[in-house]
Parts: sequence; C-alpha cells; structure tokens
Amino acid sequence: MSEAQPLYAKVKDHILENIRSGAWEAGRRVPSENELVESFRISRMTANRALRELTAEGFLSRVPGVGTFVKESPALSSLMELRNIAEEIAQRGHRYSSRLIRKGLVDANPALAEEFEDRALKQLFHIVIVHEENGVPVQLEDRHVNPSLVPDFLDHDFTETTPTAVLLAATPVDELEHTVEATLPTTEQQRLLNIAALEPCLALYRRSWSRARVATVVTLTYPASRYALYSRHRTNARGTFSQ
Amino acid sequence: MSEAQPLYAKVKDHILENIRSGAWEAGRRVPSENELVESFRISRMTANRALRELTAEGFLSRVPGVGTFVKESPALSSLMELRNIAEEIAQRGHRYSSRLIRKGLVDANPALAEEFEDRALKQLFHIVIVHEENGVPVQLEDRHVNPSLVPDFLDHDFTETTPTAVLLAATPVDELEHTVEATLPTTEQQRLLNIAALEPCLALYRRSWSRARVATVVTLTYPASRYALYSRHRTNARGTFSQ
DNA sequence: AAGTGGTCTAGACCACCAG
DNA sequence: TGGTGGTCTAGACCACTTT
Repeated sequence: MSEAQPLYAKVKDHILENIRSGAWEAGRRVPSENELVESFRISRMTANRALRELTAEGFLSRVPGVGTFVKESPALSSLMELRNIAEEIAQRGHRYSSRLIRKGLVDANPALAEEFEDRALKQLFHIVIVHEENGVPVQLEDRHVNPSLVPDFLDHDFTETTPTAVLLAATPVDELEHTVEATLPTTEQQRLLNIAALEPCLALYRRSWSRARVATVVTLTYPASRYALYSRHRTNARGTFSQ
Repeated sequence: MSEAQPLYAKVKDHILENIRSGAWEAGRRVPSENELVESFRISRMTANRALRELTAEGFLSRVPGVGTFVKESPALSSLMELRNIAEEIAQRGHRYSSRLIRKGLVDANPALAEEFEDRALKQLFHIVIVHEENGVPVQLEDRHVNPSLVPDFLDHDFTETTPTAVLLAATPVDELEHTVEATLPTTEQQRLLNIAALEPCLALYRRSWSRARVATVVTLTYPASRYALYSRHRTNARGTFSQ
C-alpha cells in the first residue's frame, strides 16, 4: 500500500495532517526550514520545496525574516457542493430511486491513467447508475474509482447508499475540479434517461482528490428539462474576487 | 521598470512569452532542462524549478524519459469566480474582441421587477454583447443593470472595458446566485453566435447583490463546442462539505 | 547577532524511454 | 546507450526581521 514517497511529499503530508486535524490552528507558526532539516534529516532545499509548494497551494503564508504560518482557510463557495442526490430529492419531498446499470472492474487505458494522474494504474472500478425522481430519470452517473484509495468500493449495494455517500465516508475530499458542458445525448443516454434525441443535457464532469491522489472521476448527465444546477452564496468578507 | 528578477522567473517568462505569442504551439516540445542550463547559464535545479512550476500552473506537461511539452489550453471558464472574460481569453494567449449589439434604457416589466426584487423599479439599463476569442463568438452576454446602483453604467464604452469590470469597480458584490442550464439556441442566438440550430448551449444565469439590492442580472450563453465552465478548488482544511 | 525565508550552484543517483 | 525528467544533497550568498 505505502508507495515510495518523495521526501518533500512526506514533509508536506506531515504538515497538512497537522492542519487538517486541527492541531495547528490558523496563524500558528510552522517549523522553519532549518527545523525541518533537523527533524526530518533532509537538506534545506527539500524542506524549502515542501513549504514553498504548500504556500502556493494556499495552506501556508511566509514572511521573509519572520517565519511560516498556517493560513486562514478561505470560505468555500458552494456552487458545486457534493450533494447527495438522494437527499436532495428527498428534501424536495419526492421519491428517490435508482437503477444500477453497470458495476465492475475495468482495465485502465492511457486516457484514464492520465485522468487519474497515475501512469501505473492498471484497473479501475466502474459503475453506471440512473438516479430517478418520482420514477423519472434525472441523472445518469458514470463513475470510475481508484481502487487503491477505496478498495472496498464494489462491496456496496448502491440501491441503498449512493456512491457519493460511500466515497465521502471512505476518503476525505481535498480538492475538486468541475467542468460543465452542454451536450446532446448519445443514443445510449437517450435510452437510459428516456429522453428525445434533441433534448439538450448538462454534463457535469468532476474529479476529486484525496491525499494528493485522484480518488474518483465522474460524469453526471442531466436532461435539461429536468434539472438545472443552482447555487447562491454570500461572498467572502474581503470581497476577494479575481480582477 | 525592470525589477531584479530571479533566474527561474526569467526562464518562466521566456517560455510563457513563446506560448502566449503563439510561437510555440500546443504539443510542441520545449527545451529540456539541460538545454535551458546551457542557454541560460543556470544550474539544472533552477531550470527544473521553472519547468516544474509552469507544469503545476497548467501550461506544460512533462513525460519522464521523453520531454516537456506545451499543453493544450482548453477554453474553460471558472464557475465560481467573476472572471473578466477579456482577461481570461488574454490569459490563454488568444485575441479578445467584442461586438456591442444593444445598449440602452428599457422599461421594466413585472418579470424584471421580480428578478430585481424591486416592484418600484421603472427602468433598467440593458446591454447585449457578443464576446469573441480569435474572432469566433464564444459568449453572448445579455445583461440588465439596476440604474440606482450604477447610474453611470451606460457612460462606458464596452469595447475597451467589459461590463463585468465596470460593475466590479462600481459596486461590491455581496451575494451571488447562479443557475446553469443546457439549452438549444433561439434563432437570434444562432445568428449572433454563428452556430447551428442543433448546437447545444450552456446558459449561465447570474444575479448579483450589492448592499442587499440586486445590482445586475445577466444571462451568459456559451456554445457547447466552444466553451465549458470550469472550477477547481481546494476544500477547506477541516473538510467541511455538506453531507 | 541570530534566525528567517529566497535563491542558486554543481554535483549526484534513479527510473524511464528512445534509437 | 544516451537523453529525459524526478529527486536530493551540502554547501553558499543575500535581504530581511527580531532580539
């Protein structure tokens, strides 16, 4: 299980662990480069790389001549919350159901290995599920999961628990990437979602990272007539908008 | 003007300049670390840092044993941020242009008054703009603006400054609402965006509040083939996700 | 003066890929 | 076999801040 890990990555993990666990609160000073050199028995360049990358990633801030500090974690905006579709539908007072279309192990190909940022990846879990609201298909979920991060993924019966719930319980989500596109459905999608060929769809593509590795890649397809993505949120007090 | 610049930054700038200018197209091999060592008279670690950072920033991709290459820059728009589309396009090294279709004062109707949460609203600013990337329409902006919040809105010439930039400069953004839908284009949209009737589009509807009042309501229409919405963010260190 | 981060060097070893 | 990227070291000089 435990891959050979570069030294700078070990240092980063150690620091992140302390931040995530709450042991090091925002504003707290983290070990200096020289202190890391001693405690990890590494060169200063390696310690520097760990602190520099964590700074670039937004976890730390550095002040020359003073030290390195845990940064306030910015309020997360909510357009793309990881909502559990079953709960979302239940919240609207409707009946949730699902149909499991595919569930199994598939061989990786170069494109999938690239998506998972892991050349060595040989096999992946793959599931396809249709989620229904009052019996009407509203979402087609096509998901690949990294077996090394969630080895027991296929043990679940996804009629009772959604894949999202399983994954959230199994691994922390450190980072999310979303892409939203408009598409016309493939013939298979038309069949599974029971829609016309000219019904436009929203395709939400999402990658989730856990501990610096891609845990799952999913494409969610929504018929336009039955679903829209929505969010509303207050902006952060500092008004931090790009430009 | 010319600040003292670290060596790795000079190397990064040199490479970015070549990418932005189009001299180095996507897929093209960039100089190897050893080649940079020779041409810039730097150490390999410095060359490595430049290439590694540009890779982390999404400009390059590296393949061990093979080389470093200019990455495709897909047209992607951040969902979460209020990005200025002109800067976004410029950032990709492409040419931004726009066509002003409509600009003026319109009477409010009940639906608009409802959207602006202000029954007393009598008139509104209205603009329609087509934004182009390398001369190709990529976004249709249909925007209403609350005159009481941005009285001088129409004084601007939107060929030089985008409406987003004008609004961000004029009022703080306190709250945002987004809805994303997939649509098929109306005939007018087909004409303005120069797309086929069967080209699906993303419709991003956004309301912005400033000081508890709706400042602007905008619908941004993107042809699916030319644009996707994109966001990537780190989750809060404490892992605060809904559900 | 001592400690901090910011940068840089000139080597090194390794895994990987190509011809 | 030679080139590539990936990592690491043990030094170094600098500007800066704190004591």
